[in-house]
Amino acid sequence: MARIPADERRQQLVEAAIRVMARDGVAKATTRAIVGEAGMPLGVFHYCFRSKRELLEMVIATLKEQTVERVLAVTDPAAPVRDAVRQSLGAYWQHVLAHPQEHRLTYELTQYAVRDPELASVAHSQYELYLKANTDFLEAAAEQLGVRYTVPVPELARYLLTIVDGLTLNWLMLGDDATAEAVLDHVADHVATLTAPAAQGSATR
Amino acid sequence: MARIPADERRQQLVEAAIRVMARDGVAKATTRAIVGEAGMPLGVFHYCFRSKRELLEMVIATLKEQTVERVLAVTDPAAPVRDAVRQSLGAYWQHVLAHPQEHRLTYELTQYAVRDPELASVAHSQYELYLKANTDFLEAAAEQLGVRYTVPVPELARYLLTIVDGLTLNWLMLGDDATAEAVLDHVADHVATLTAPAAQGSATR
DNA sequence: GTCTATAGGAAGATAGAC
DNA sequence: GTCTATCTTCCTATAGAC
Repeated sequence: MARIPADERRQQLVEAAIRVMARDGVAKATTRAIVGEAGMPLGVFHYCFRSKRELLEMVIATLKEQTVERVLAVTDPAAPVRDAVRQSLGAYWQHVLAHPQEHRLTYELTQYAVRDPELASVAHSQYELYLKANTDFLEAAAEQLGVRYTVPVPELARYLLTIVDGLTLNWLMLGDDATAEAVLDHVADHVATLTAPAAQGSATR
Repeated sequence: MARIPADERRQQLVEAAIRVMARDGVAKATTRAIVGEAGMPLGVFHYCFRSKRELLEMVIATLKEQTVERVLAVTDPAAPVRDAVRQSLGAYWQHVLAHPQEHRLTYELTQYAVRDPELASVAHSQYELYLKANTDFLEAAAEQLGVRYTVPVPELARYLLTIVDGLTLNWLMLGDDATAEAVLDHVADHVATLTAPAAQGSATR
Protein backbone atom coordinates (compact mmCIF):
# COMPACT_ATOMS: atom_id res chain seq x y z
CA MET A 1 0.00 0.00 0.00
CA ALA A 2 2.12 2.83 1.30
CA ARG A 3 4.90 3.56 -1.14
CA ILE A 4 7.76 4.22 1.20
CA PRO A 5 11.30 5.03 0.03
CA ALA A 6 13.49 1.92 0.12
CA ASP A 7 16.13 3.61 2.26
CA GLU A 8 13.60 4.38 4.96
CA ARG A 9 12.32 0.81 4.93
CA ARG A 10 15.86 -0.49 5.18
CA GLN A 11 16.41 1.61 8.28
CA GLN A 12 13.13 0.45 9.82
CA LEU A 13 14.11 -3.16 9.18
CA VAL A 14 17.53 -2.63 10.72
CA GLU A 15 15.94 -1.16 13.84
CA ALA A 16 13.43 -4.01 14.00
CA ALA A 17 16.26 -6.50 13.63
CA ILE A 18 18.15 -4.90 16.51
CA ARG A 19 15.06 -5.10 18.71
CA VAL A 20 14.46 -8.76 17.90
CA MET A 21 18.11 -9.71 18.33
CA ALA A 22 18.47 -7.85 21.61
CA ARG A 23 15.32 -9.45 22.95
CA ASP A 24 15.55 -13.01 21.61
CA GLY A 25 19.11 -13.47 20.35
CA VAL A 26 20.74 -13.42 16.95
CA ALA A 27 19.72 -16.99 16.12
CA LYS A 28 16.04 -16.15 16.57
CA ALA A 29 16.26 -13.12 14.32
CA THR A 30 14.97 -14.83 11.19
CA THR A 31 13.81 -12.81 8.22
CA ARG A 32 10.24 -13.66 9.20
CA ALA A 33 10.73 -12.50 12.79
CA ILE A 34 12.31 -9.25 11.62
CA VAL A 35 9.66 -8.26 9.09
CA GLY A 36 7.05 -9.30 11.66
CA GLU A 37 8.60 -6.97 14.23
CA ALA A 38 8.60 -4.18 11.67
CA GLY A 39 4.98 -4.91 10.76
CA MET A 40 5.80 -5.62 7.13
CA PRO A 41 5.06 -8.56 4.85
CA LEU A 42 7.85 -11.05 4.24
CA GLY A 43 8.32 -10.10 0.61
CA VAL A 44 9.61 -6.68 1.61
CA PHE A 45 12.82 -8.17 2.86
CA HIS A 46 14.37 -9.07 -0.46
CA TYR A 47 13.76 -5.87 -2.28
CA CYS A 48 15.28 -3.95 0.60
CA PHE A 49 18.27 -6.26 1.05
CA ARG A 50 20.05 -8.53 -1.36
CA SER A 51 20.41 -11.10 1.41
CA LYS A 52 20.22 -11.55 5.13
CA ARG A 53 23.95 -10.96 5.32
CA GLU A 54 23.51 -7.51 3.84
CA LEU A 55 21.07 -6.68 6.64
CA LEU A 56 23.51 -8.04 9.21
CA GLU A 57 26.27 -5.84 7.87
CA MET A 58 24.02 -2.83 8.25
CA VAL A 59 23.02 -3.86 11.78
CA ILE A 60 26.66 -4.19 12.81
CA ALA A 61 27.58 -0.88 11.22
CA THR A 62 24.68 0.86 12.97
CA LEU A 63 25.62 -0.45 16.39
CA LYS A 64 29.26 0.44 15.76
CA GLU A 65 28.36 4.04 14.94
CA GLN A 66 26.27 4.32 18.10
CA THR A 67 29.18 2.99 20.15
CA VAL A 68 31.64 5.42 18.65
CA GLU A 69 29.31 8.34 19.28
CA ARG A 70 29.31 7.78 23.03
CA VAL A 71 32.98 6.88 23.33
CA LEU A 72 34.88 7.65 26.50
CA ALA A 73 35.41 11.40 26.73
CA VAL A 74 37.57 13.55 28.95
CA THR A 75 35.80 16.65 30.11
CA ASP A 76 37.44 18.29 33.10
CA PRO A 77 41.10 19.24 32.59
CA ALA A 78 41.32 20.27 36.25
CA ALA A 79 40.43 16.84 37.62
CA PRO A 80 43.09 14.49 38.97
CA VAL A 81 43.93 11.62 36.61
CA ARG A 82 42.21 9.15 38.86
CA ASP A 83 38.92 11.03 38.74
CA ALA A 84 39.09 11.70 35.02
CA VAL A 85 39.61 8.02 34.26
CA ARG A 86 36.96 6.94 36.73
CA GLN A 87 34.49 9.38 35.28
CA SER A 88 35.00 8.12 31.76
CA LEU A 89 34.76 4.51 32.79
CA GLY A 90 31.66 5.46 34.76
CA ALA A 91 30.05 7.01 31.70
CA TYR A 92 30.58 3.81 29.75
CA TRP A 93 29.35 1.76 32.68
CA GLN A 94 26.17 3.79 32.97
CA HIS A 95 25.34 2.78 29.45
CA VAL A 96 25.97 -0.88 30.21
CA LEU A 97 23.70 -0.72 33.24
CA ALA A 98 20.99 1.06 31.28
CA HIS A 99 21.16 -1.12 28.15
CA PRO A 100 22.52 -4.54 29.08
CA GLN A 101 20.70 -6.27 26.22
CA GLU A 102 22.38 -4.06 23.67
CA HIS A 103 25.80 -4.95 25.02
CA ARG A 104 24.97 -8.63 25.12
CA LEU A 105 23.90 -8.31 21.50
CA THR A 106 27.16 -6.67 20.53
CA TYR A 107 29.17 -9.63 21.84
CA GLU A 108 26.81 -12.06 20.23
CA LEU A 109 27.02 -10.31 16.88
CA THR A 110 30.79 -10.18 17.03
CA GLN A 111 30.92 -13.93 17.55
CA TYR A 112 28.42 -14.50 14.79
CA ALA A 113 30.39 -12.30 12.42
CA VAL A 114 33.72 -13.95 13.16
CA ARG A 115 32.28 -17.32 12.06
CA ASP A 116 31.14 -15.95 8.73
CA PRO A 117 33.99 -15.60 6.21
CA GLU A 118 32.35 -12.57 4.60
CA LEU A 119 31.74 -10.81 7.91
CA ALA A 120 34.91 -11.75 9.77
CA SER A 121 36.80 -8.69 8.60
CA VAL A 122 33.97 -6.48 9.88
CA ALA A 123 34.29 -8.05 13.32
CA HIS A 124 38.02 -7.53 13.42
CA SER A 125 37.88 -3.93 12.28
CA GLN A 126 35.27 -3.35 14.97
CA TYR A 127 37.79 -4.36 17.62
CA GLU A 128 40.53 -2.29 15.99
CA LEU A 129 38.16 0.64 16.32
CA TYR A 130 37.49 -0.05 20.00
CA LEU A 131 41.22 -0.21 20.61
CA LYS A 132 41.71 3.07 18.79
CA ALA A 133 38.98 4.68 20.85
CA ASN A 134 40.82 3.74 24.04
CA THR A 135 44.11 4.95 22.61
CA ASP A 136 42.59 8.27 21.61
CA PHE A 137 41.08 8.65 25.04
CA LEU A 138 44.39 8.04 26.77
CA GLU A 139 46.24 10.48 24.55
CA ALA A 140 43.58 13.15 24.95
CA ALA A 141 43.62 12.65 28.71
CA ALA A 142 47.39 12.92 28.88
CA GLU A 143 47.33 16.14 26.93
CA GLN A 144 44.46 17.75 28.81
CA LEU A 145 45.69 16.71 32.24
CA GLY A 146 49.33 17.46 31.56
CA VAL A 147 50.67 14.01 32.34
CA ARG A 148 52.61 11.28 30.59
CA TYR A 149 52.33 7.52 31.00
CA THR A 150 55.08 5.42 32.53
CA VAL A 151 54.07 2.45 30.36
CA PRO A 152 53.53 2.36 26.58
CA VAL A 153 50.13 3.71 25.52
CA PRO A 154 49.29 0.66 23.35
CA GLU A 155 49.61 -1.56 26.41
CA LEU A 156 47.50 0.76 28.50
CA ALA A 157 44.85 0.98 25.78
CA ARG A 158 44.76 -2.79 25.59
CA TYR A 159 44.45 -2.92 29.35
CA LEU A 160 41.44 -0.59 29.34
CA LEU A 161 39.80 -2.53 26.51
CA THR A 162 40.38 -5.70 28.48
CA ILE A 163 38.73 -4.24 31.57
CA VAL A 164 35.76 -2.84 29.72
CA ASP A 165 35.17 -6.08 27.79
CA GLY A 166 35.79 -8.45 30.65
CA LEU A 167 33.79 -6.54 33.23
CA THR A 168 30.84 -6.12 30.91
CA LEU A 169 30.87 -9.77 30.00
CA ASN A 170 31.06 -11.11 33.52
CA TRP A 171 28.59 -8.56 34.86
CA LEU A 172 26.10 -9.75 32.25
CA MET A 173 26.50 -13.22 33.73
CA LEU A 174 27.04 -12.53 37.42
CA GLY A 175 25.43 -9.20 38.08
CA ASP A 176 26.54 -7.68 41.41
CA ASP A 177 26.66 -3.97 40.63
CA ALA A 178 28.60 -3.03 43.74
CA THR A 179 31.54 -5.33 43.04
CA ALA A 180 31.66 -4.23 39.42
CA GLU A 181 31.83 -0.58 40.47
CA ALA A 182 34.55 -1.44 42.95
CA VAL A 183 36.61 -2.99 40.17
CA LEU A 184 36.25 0.21 38.15
CA ASP A 185 37.51 2.14 41.20
CA HIS A 186 40.57 -0.08 41.46
CA VAL A 187 41.30 0.30 37.77
CA ALA A 188 41.10 4.09 37.93
CA ASP A 189 43.45 4.04 40.91
CA HIS A 190 45.81 1.79 39.03
CA VAL A 191 45.92 3.89 35.88
CA ALA A 192 46.63 6.95 37.99
CA THR A 193 49.73 5.23 39.39
CA LEU A 194 50.97 4.73 35.83
CA THR A 195 51.18 8.45 35.12
CA ALA A 196 53.75 11.09 35.92
CA PRO A 197 53.95 14.84 35.28
CA ALA A 198 54.54 15.49 31.60
CA ALA A 199 58.18 15.96 30.65
CA GLN A 200 60.46 15.69 27.63
CA GLY A 201 61.19 12.09 26.63
CA SER A 202 57.81 10.99 27.85
CA ALA A 203 56.52 7.48 27.15
CA THR A 204 53.23 8.64 25.69
CA ARG A 205 54.41 8.06 22.14
CA MET B 1 26.81 -53.34 13.26
CA ALA B 2 29.13 -52.86 16.20
CA ARG B 3 27.13 -53.02 19.41
CA ILE B 4 28.82 -50.34 21.45
CA PRO B 5 27.69 -49.35 24.94
CA ALA B 6 25.48 -46.29 24.81
CA ASP B 7 27.62 -44.39 27.31
CA GLU B 8 30.68 -44.76 25.15
CA ARG B 9 28.79 -43.60 22.10
CA ARG B 10 27.51 -40.60 24.01
CA GLN B 11 31.03 -39.64 24.88
CA GLN B 12 32.20 -40.07 21.29
CA LEU B 13 29.35 -37.87 20.12
CA VAL B 14 30.17 -35.21 22.69
CA GLU B 15 33.78 -35.16 21.56
CA ALA B 16 32.73 -34.99 17.92
CA ALA B 17 30.37 -32.14 18.76
CA ILE B 18 33.18 -30.22 20.44
CA ARG B 19 35.40 -30.68 17.40
CA VAL B 20 32.71 -29.47 15.01
CA MET B 21 31.72 -26.53 17.19
CA ALA B 22 35.32 -25.44 17.74
CA ARG B 23 36.03 -25.64 14.02
CA ASP B 24 32.82 -24.31 12.49
CA GLY B 25 30.85 -22.67 15.29
CA VAL B 26 27.90 -23.70 17.43
CA ALA B 27 25.34 -22.83 14.75
CA LYS B 28 26.95 -25.21 12.27
CA ALA B 29 26.96 -28.08 14.74
CA THR B 30 23.78 -29.74 13.50
CA THR B 31 22.96 -33.29 14.49
CA ARG B 32 23.97 -34.33 10.98
CA ALA B 33 27.34 -32.61 11.19
CA ILE B 34 28.01 -34.17 14.58
CA VAL B 35 27.17 -37.76 13.74
CA GLY B 36 29.07 -37.27 10.48
CA GLU B 37 32.15 -36.10 12.40
CA ALA B 38 31.81 -39.15 14.65
CA GLY B 39 31.39 -41.43 11.64
CA MET B 40 27.99 -42.67 12.74
CA PRO B 41 24.63 -42.80 11.01
CA LEU B 42 22.12 -40.10 11.84
CA GLY B 43 19.75 -42.44 13.66
CA VAL B 44 22.30 -43.01 16.41
CA PHE B 45 21.74 -39.55 17.74
CA HIS B 46 18.31 -40.05 19.21
CA TYR B 47 18.91 -43.25 21.07
CA CYS B 48 21.99 -41.70 22.66
CA PHE B 49 20.36 -38.38 23.50
CA ARG B 50 16.77 -37.46 24.13
CA SER B 51 17.32 -34.22 22.25
CA LYS B 52 19.98 -31.91 20.95
CA ARG B 53 19.75 -29.90 24.13
CA GLU B 54 20.71 -32.95 26.17
CA LEU B 55 23.87 -33.23 24.09
CA LEU B 56 24.60 -29.54 24.57
CA GLU B 57 24.29 -29.88 28.32
CA MET B 58 26.83 -32.68 28.23
CA VAL B 59 29.15 -30.65 26.00
CA ILE B 60 29.03 -27.70 28.38
CA ALA B 61 29.59 -29.93 31.41
CA THR B 62 32.56 -31.60 29.73
CA LEU B 63 34.24 -28.32 28.86
CA LYS B 64 33.58 -27.02 32.36
CA GLU B 65 35.26 -30.03 33.94
CA GLN B 66 38.29 -29.60 31.71
CA THR B 67 38.53 -25.94 32.70
CA VAL B 68 38.34 -26.70 36.39
CA GLU B 69 41.04 -29.34 36.09
CA ARG B 70 43.59 -26.84 34.87
CA VAL B 71 42.61 -23.99 37.11
CA LEU B 72 45.17 -21.44 38.23
CA ALA B 73 47.48 -23.03 40.74
CA VAL B 74 50.08 -21.65 43.11
CA THR B 75 53.19 -23.77 43.27
CA ASP B 76 56.17 -21.98 44.74
CA PRO B 77 55.62 -20.62 48.26
CA ALA B 78 59.03 -18.94 48.12
CA ALA B 79 58.22 -16.77 45.10
CA PRO B 80 57.33 -13.10 45.46
CA VAL B 81 53.62 -12.36 45.05
CA ARG B 82 54.22 -10.72 41.73
CA ASP B 83 55.93 -13.81 40.30
CA ALA B 84 53.39 -16.23 41.76
CA VAL B 85 50.48 -14.33 40.20
CA ARG B 86 52.30 -13.87 36.91
CA GLN B 87 53.11 -17.56 36.78
CA SER B 88 49.50 -18.59 37.33
CA LEU B 89 48.19 -16.13 34.78
CA GLY B 90 50.90 -17.38 32.44
CA ALA B 91 49.77 -20.97 32.85
CA TYR B 92 46.23 -19.99 31.90
CA TRP B 93 47.52 -17.91 29.02
CA GLN B 94 49.58 -20.76 27.65
CA HIS B 95 46.39 -22.74 27.30
CA VAL B 96 44.67 -19.89 25.48
CA LEU B 97 47.58 -19.58 23.06
CA ALA B 98 47.65 -23.34 22.48
CA HIS B 99 43.89 -23.82 22.12
CA PRO B 100 42.29 -20.57 20.97
CA GLN B 101 39.39 -22.34 19.26
CA GLU B 102 38.39 -24.06 22.47
CA HIS B 103 38.24 -20.73 24.28
CA ARG B 104 36.29 -19.11 21.49
CA LEU B 105 33.89 -22.02 21.73
CA THR B 106 33.46 -21.55 25.46
CA TYR B 107 32.33 -17.95 24.99
CA GLU B 108 30.06 -18.94 22.13
CA LEU B 109 28.46 -21.73 24.14
CA THR B 110 27.92 -19.45 27.12
CA GLN B 111 26.06 -16.99 24.92
CA TYR B 112 24.08 -19.77 23.33
CA ALA B 113 23.16 -21.19 26.71
CA VAL B 114 22.07 -17.86 28.16
CA ARG B 115 19.50 -17.48 25.38
CA ASP B 116 17.95 -20.86 26.09
CA PRO B 117 15.65 -20.83 29.13
CA GLU B 118 16.53 -24.43 29.99
CA LEU B 119 20.28 -23.84 29.72
CA ALA B 120 20.54 -20.35 31.19
CA SER B 121 21.10 -21.59 34.72
CA VAL B 122 23.96 -23.77 33.47
CA ALA B 123 25.64 -20.71 31.98
CA HIS B 124 25.30 -18.71 35.17
CA SER B 125 26.60 -21.46 37.42
CA GLN B 126 29.55 -21.77 35.06
CA TYR B 127 30.49 -18.17 35.78
CA GLU B 128 29.95 -18.62 39.50
CA LEU B 129 32.42 -21.47 39.28
CA TYR B 130 34.99 -19.36 37.45
CA LEU B 131 34.63 -16.70 40.10
CA LYS B 132 35.08 -19.27 42.83
CA ALA B 133 38.20 -20.61 41.11
CA ASN B 134 39.73 -17.14 41.21
CA THR B 135 38.71 -16.66 44.83
CA ASP B 136 40.22 -20.00 45.82
CA PHE B 137 43.41 -19.12 44.00
CA LEU B 138 43.75 -15.80 45.79
CA GLU B 139 43.13 -17.33 49.18
CA ALA B 140 45.54 -20.18 48.56
CA ALA B 141 48.16 -17.71 47.37
CA ALA B 142 47.72 -15.50 50.43
CA GLU B 143 48.14 -18.45 52.72
CA GLN B 144 51.12 -19.96 50.94
CA LEU B 145 52.93 -16.68 50.44
CA GLY B 146 52.14 -15.31 53.87
CA VAL B 147 50.42 -12.15 52.72
CA ARG B 148 47.05 -10.49 53.10
CA TYR B 149 45.16 -8.32 50.60
CA THR B 150 44.54 -4.64 51.14
CA VAL B 151 41.27 -4.85 49.18
CA PRO B 152 38.40 -7.31 49.66
CA VAL B 153 39.04 -10.69 48.06
CA PRO B 154 35.68 -10.77 46.18
CA GLU B 155 36.69 -7.57 44.39
CA LEU B 156 40.11 -8.91 43.58
CA ALA B 157 38.64 -12.19 42.31
CA ARG B 158 36.25 -10.26 40.12
CA TYR B 159 39.17 -8.20 38.86
CA LEU B 160 41.13 -11.30 37.89
CA LEU B 161 38.11 -12.84 36.20
CA THR B 162 37.63 -9.59 34.31
CA ILE B 163 41.23 -9.60 33.12
CA VAL B 164 41.19 -13.22 32.08
CA ASP B 165 37.89 -12.90 30.23
CA GLY B 166 38.59 -9.55 28.63
CA LEU B 167 42.11 -10.33 27.54
CA THR B 168 41.13 -13.67 26.06
CA LEU B 169 38.24 -12.13 24.20
CA ASN B 170 40.16 -9.25 22.70
CA TRP B 171 43.20 -11.37 21.92
CA LEU B 172 40.93 -13.71 19.95
CA MET B 173 39.94 -10.69 17.89
CA LEU B 174 43.11 -8.60 17.78
CA GLY B 175 45.93 -11.06 18.31
CA ASP B 176 49.21 -9.30 19.21
CA ASP B 177 50.79 -11.74 21.65
CA ALA B 178 53.39 -9.29 22.92
CA THR B 179 50.90 -6.66 24.05
CA ALA B 180 48.72 -9.30 25.68
CA GLU B 181 51.68 -10.62 27.66
CA ALA B 182 52.57 -7.08 28.66
CA VAL B 183 49.07 -6.59 30.05
CA LEU B 184 49.50 -9.75 32.13
CA ASP B 185 52.77 -8.31 33.45
CA HIS B 186 51.04 -5.10 34.47
CA VAL B 187 48.25 -7.00 36.19
CA ALA B 188 50.68 -9.12 38.19
CA ASP B 189 52.51 -5.96 39.24
CA HIS B 190 49.22 -4.39 40.21
CA VAL B 191 48.02 -7.31 42.31
CA ALA B 192 51.35 -7.35 44.10
CA THR B 193 50.79 -3.74 45.16
CA LEU B 194 47.49 -4.78 46.73
CA THR B 195 49.14 -7.12 49.22
CA ALA B 196 50.85 -6.60 52.56
CA PRO B 197 52.57 -8.93 55.03
CA ALA B 198 49.98 -11.09 56.77
CA ALA B 199 48.74 -9.71 60.10
CA GLN B 200 45.79 -9.96 62.44
CA GLY B 201 42.69 -8.13 61.19
CA SER B 202 43.69 -8.84 57.61
CA ALA B 203 41.31 -8.07 54.73
CA THR B 204 41.55 -11.53 53.20
CA ARG B 205 38.21 -12.59 54.59
C1' DG C 1 20.88 -51.92 19.74
C1' DT C 2 21.37 -50.43 14.86
C1' DC C 3 20.26 -48.16 10.86
C1' DT C 4 17.40 -46.37 6.68
C1' DA C 5 13.80 -43.74 5.38
C1' DT C 6 10.90 -40.13 6.17
C1' DA C 7 7.86 -37.13 8.69
C1' DG C 8 7.02 -32.36 9.80
C1' DG C 9 8.40 -27.87 10.08
C1' DA C 10 11.14 -23.68 9.50
C1' DA C 11 14.68 -21.42 7.18
C1' DG C 12 16.37 -18.09 3.09
C1' DA C 13 15.24 -16.79 -1.24
C1' DT C 14 12.25 -16.10 -5.58
C1' DA C 15 8.20 -15.74 -9.06
C1' DG C 16 4.90 -13.28 -10.63
C1' DA C 17 0.24 -10.97 -10.04
C1' DC C 18 -1.05 -6.34 -8.87
C1' DG D 1 7.15 -0.65 -5.41
C1' DT D 2 4.20 -4.09 -3.01
C1' DC D 3 2.73 -8.41 -1.44
C1' DT D 4 1.17 -13.48 -1.66
C1' DA D 5 2.29 -17.88 -2.74
C1' DT D 6 5.73 -21.02 -3.35
C1' DC D 7 10.44 -23.27 -4.27
C1' DT D 8 14.27 -25.47 -2.32
C1' DT D 9 16.95 -26.76 1.26
C1' DC D 10 18.12 -27.99 5.71
C1' DC D 11 16.84 -28.80 10.31
C1' DT D 12 15.29 -31.97 14.55
C1' DA D 13 12.98 -35.83 15.54
C1' DT D 14 10.53 -40.34 14.79
C1' DA D 15 8.88 -44.88 12.68
C1' DG D 16 9.79 -49.16 11.90
C1' DA D 17 12.56 -52.96 9.48
C1' DC D 18 16.44 -55.71 10.89
